[in-house]
Amino acid sequence: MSKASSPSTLSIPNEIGGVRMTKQRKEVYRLLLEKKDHPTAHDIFISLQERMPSISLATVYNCLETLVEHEVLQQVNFDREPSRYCANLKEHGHFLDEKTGKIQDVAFKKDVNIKDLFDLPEDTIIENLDITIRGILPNNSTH
Amino acid sequence: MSKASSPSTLSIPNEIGGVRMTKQRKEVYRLLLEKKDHPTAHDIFISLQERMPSISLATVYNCLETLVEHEVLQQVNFDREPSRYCANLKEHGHFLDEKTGKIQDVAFKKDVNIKDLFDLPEDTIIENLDITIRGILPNNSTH
DNA sequence: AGCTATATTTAGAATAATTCTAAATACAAA
DNA sequence: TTTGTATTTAGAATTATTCTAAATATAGCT
Ligand SMILES: [Mn+2]
Ligand SMILES: [Mn+2]
Ligand SMILES: [Zn+2]
Ligand SMILES: [Zn+2]
Repeated sequence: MSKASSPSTLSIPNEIGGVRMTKQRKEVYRLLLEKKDHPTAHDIFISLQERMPSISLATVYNCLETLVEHEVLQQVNFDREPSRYCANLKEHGHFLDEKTGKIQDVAFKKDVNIKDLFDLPEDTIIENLDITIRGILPNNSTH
Repeated sequence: MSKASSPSTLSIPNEIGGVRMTKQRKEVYRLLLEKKDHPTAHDIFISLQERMPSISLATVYNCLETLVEHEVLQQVNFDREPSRYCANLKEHGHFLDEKTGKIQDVAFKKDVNIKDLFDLPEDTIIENLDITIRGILPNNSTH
């Protein structure tokens, strides 16, 4: 098992798929690498204001849109609640614990290939698969 | 295999979990039993105006909310698009064909118990599971 | 280094789906 | 019939997000 570099150490590239990683984009991305609790655009805006008092909410939205387009972030939606964002690019679902309101990533069990489980015609191309779960974790479960 | 009664024949109960099935609620429900293409509240509003010129959009929203609360309908969300509604109560996912824009139900393969495939603590209670897929169906596939 | 074209950020206005409000209507029970 | 409650209705309000247009930053030149 290789040791992952911590987000503060991790160097974020200066370019990504042809677009510049600006100060603002880097800060948005860095925050999402650090905070794995799936913040909303507004949450991110509030957090970043400490380090970048001049950043605007429109910029946070712009950065998130760009980073999602370039597939370094995922947008996560629970019903019609404000969108949340996630820097985990592994295939995973999202679990909302109704007791705590906290959202966490959910991996699939070993050897499960989720895309093979749907009754779809052969040669169907799956571009994107979103799985969201609402439920209640057992007590004292930090996962 | 038993013959299912057609929606126009099917009698819709006059009460459901303590609330009255009013004219408006019945029409909304009837439409969703007939049209399995997952219409939005606005789609439903436009369709129903022919049979019920006096119905309001607020009422369509109110009816949908009530019917979802009482679990005779499901609300279906693709990212941040307007919510869609579905009268299919079997456990199923939703597939959006990016070529046609059409949404269809997707069943799971035989013997797949989707809730068992997530890496969650034992005794986690799953209240609700939403699965949405975007992709492209092979040509000439009506499913 | 300055110059210039383009990309990005920003504040604030606009949009659009949904929810809310309060008055009118329908209905069930007495 | 009367009366209390549920429901519908039109229109206003809300809110997450997108759009607009002006200001700023940056990369690639000279
Ligand atoms: Mn749902
Ligand atoms: Mn998505
Ligand atoms: Zn995630
Ligand atoms: Zn469905």
